[in-house]
Amino acid sequence: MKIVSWNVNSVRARIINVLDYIHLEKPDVLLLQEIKTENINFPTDEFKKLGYESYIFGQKSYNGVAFISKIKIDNIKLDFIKDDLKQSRIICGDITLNKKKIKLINIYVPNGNPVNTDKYEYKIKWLKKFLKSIKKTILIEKNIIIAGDFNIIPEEIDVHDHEAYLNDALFKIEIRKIFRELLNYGFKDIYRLINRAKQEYTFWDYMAGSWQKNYGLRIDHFLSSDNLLENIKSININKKPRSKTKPSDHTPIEIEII
DNA sequence: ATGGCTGAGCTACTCAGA
Repeated sequence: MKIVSWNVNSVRARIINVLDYIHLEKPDVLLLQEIKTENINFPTDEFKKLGYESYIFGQKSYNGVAFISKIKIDNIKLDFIKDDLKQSRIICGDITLNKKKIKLINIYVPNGNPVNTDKYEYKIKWLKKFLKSIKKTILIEKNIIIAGDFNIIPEEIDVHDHEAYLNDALFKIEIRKIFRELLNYGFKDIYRLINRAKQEYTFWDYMAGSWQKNYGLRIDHFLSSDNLLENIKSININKKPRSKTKPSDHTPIEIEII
């Protein structure tokens, strides 16, 4: 089974690229972030035509997350944390694979820039609430996948110029510590587990030819709870959608799970 | 050192992204 996470930067502006991607890669479950639309305007019918059901947590203009899936997703939850700003940033649901229940947690973490503002404080608070809620969840759920746009660069290798990002909300020590704490609860960063020294990115800024120069960041992640690791067959950052016309600034990450 | 792109809402321009 193929599960994919993709920050599409507006599902409506990206609809052609997303449909093309689905035709080509045939994901079983697609986790979308930054859909930038209310539920009512989500292109549910276009995905339905391809055999996908939509599970949407949208809002007007900004943010928004969704699952589109060929298989049934049960127990959809939108209140994994109480968001201080009431932004739509987490959708959870359960899938079943070989009689095993797997909880999927699809997240879009606040960006947090500029630092020394309420935006950064919001990110910190948001992440601390998230960790608290994960800590509760692991007591009752064995198989958990957390995926999405974390807006966190885990290590120096995950950014083209790490010195330039030292005081950035994506790379500050305080933020990276929270990511490590999350891993310490019993999760692995699947990409880094499988690719120990590989330098690849999931995001390239639209500006200043970042894509052409490969000035990127690895900020989209798949975390697996430790006892699910034996089921993870592979992970791939698929750069093709980033090279198309009218691309998202993020590209999909794909896992194969058996 | 920033915001050179991009999108939403809207129709002139601001806000947000990373």
